[in-house]
Amino acid sequence: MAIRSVSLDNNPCRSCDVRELAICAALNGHELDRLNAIVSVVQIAPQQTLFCEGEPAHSLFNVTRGTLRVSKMLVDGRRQITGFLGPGDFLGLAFNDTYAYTAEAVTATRLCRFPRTKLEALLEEFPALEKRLLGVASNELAAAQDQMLLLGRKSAAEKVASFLLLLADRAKRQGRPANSVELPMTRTDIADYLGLTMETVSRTFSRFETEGAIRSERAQVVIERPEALEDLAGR
Amino acid sequence: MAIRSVSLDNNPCRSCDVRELAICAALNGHELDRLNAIVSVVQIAPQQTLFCEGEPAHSLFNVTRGTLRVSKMLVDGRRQITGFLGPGDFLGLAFNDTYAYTAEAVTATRLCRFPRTKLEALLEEFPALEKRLLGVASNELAAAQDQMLLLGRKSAAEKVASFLLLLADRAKRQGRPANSVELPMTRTDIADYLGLTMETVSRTFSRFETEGAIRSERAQVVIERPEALEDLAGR
DNA sequence: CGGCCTGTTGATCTGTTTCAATTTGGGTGG
DNA sequence: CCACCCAAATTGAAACAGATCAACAGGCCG
Repeated sequence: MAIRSVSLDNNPCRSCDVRELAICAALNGHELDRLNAIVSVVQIAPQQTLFCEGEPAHSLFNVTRGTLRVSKMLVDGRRQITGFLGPGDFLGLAFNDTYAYTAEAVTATRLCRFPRTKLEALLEEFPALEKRLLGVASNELAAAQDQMLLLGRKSAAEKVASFLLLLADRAKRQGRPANSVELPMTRTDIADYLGLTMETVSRTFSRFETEGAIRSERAQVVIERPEALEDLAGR
Repeated sequence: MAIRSVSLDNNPCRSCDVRELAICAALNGHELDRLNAIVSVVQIAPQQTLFCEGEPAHSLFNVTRGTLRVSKMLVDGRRQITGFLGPGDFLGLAFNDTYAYTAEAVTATRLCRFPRTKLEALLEEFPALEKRLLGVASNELAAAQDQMLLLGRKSAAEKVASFLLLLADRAKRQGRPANSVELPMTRTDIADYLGLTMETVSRTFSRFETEGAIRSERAQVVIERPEALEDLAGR
């Protein structure tokens, strides 16, 4: 088993890097101790599965490090990636008894795991936490609607441009330079996120590069002319 | 102004048709009175707008009768319908200060309106209501992910088949025959929901009819061979 | 009765996919 | 440390699903 739990001796939540981004921001010091009491840290290696669509949803998670992909599949193997998650993102918000999607690591990933029943008990006690969760869900819903617009109505170039700008926004929100974005995922992952093929994604990157809109190096893209991408992305 | 409010004399919530479907199911009799105190009934005619994307989100709604469409647009007019809402569905769950989408009536529609600030105050008092809202959001999120899979990875025939089966499921959940579904929306609406053109939707309906999978009459479709659609829909 | 909006059907066109051949680059073992 | 290997990415050519353009039919309302 590649998933291993690490026990916590003190309360690392208090000094957590992503505390302000995560649901934990809803709690004060004492409450945070209570949360810490039910949490365990999980680490998974690239390409490994955190959980699968259809599995009983015993845990909820908070990403603290690395990148995950969340996806759904058709029986014949066609795949749709519904999101890439990074530090601060919450995961597992399917209040049925089974996960509605699969979650896999893109890079080495570290997460906080909350047993569902125990987290639900804490929700009763701390309404602020429940409110925060509702906020998270609302934001995800808004993002999902943007993605539907992208999948249903944008051209390949518009999709790729929107994707790059989304990553740039995230980088900025995490206090990193917004003109240089990391691309830890493969072209196939990007294609499955945008409803395209790998080849179309690759061609579009090449086109953007020859047009001077981006400069592509290894697992990183430098956005040279954001305005060119913004025109395409349609906003 | 086409939107008119109707004042309530007693507490019609108690005898509401959709009470068990809506968020109101989370409340008991006394609590329901409190909810009733902040609610107003709104009626809108076909094709009229309930609210627009970007407008300040002062109200939340619950549909009690009719069908709405919820959509987003690109600057050049391309449109993506992210959902059709019917009796019992909740609307306006964008906990930012502005609506993330436009809501318009497909048929004559009646809704309960909750002023946002007042509903939020009630949420503080009745945690069950907040829990219910989180459940609603989770369900919508799961539906949104299904729709992303459809938009990104399904063929035209698969999309139309999935759509018909979705409507059949809804009809069944509302206690109506599952083999005969109402289609109050236009072909263009369906196309904008499925990420297709009107023409492709029309051709696909025709094909299903010549194949004997459906029988199409006016604003209604009879599903003759659900298994044929299920094969296509991929589940 | 006539006009208009919605839907259907046909013909053609095009963006994206599919299939296929190279190229690149990072990791590994000799 | 270098050469090799394999997965990922790139690029080209051909095929195709769905879009676009266009003509026409039907139903509804004024």
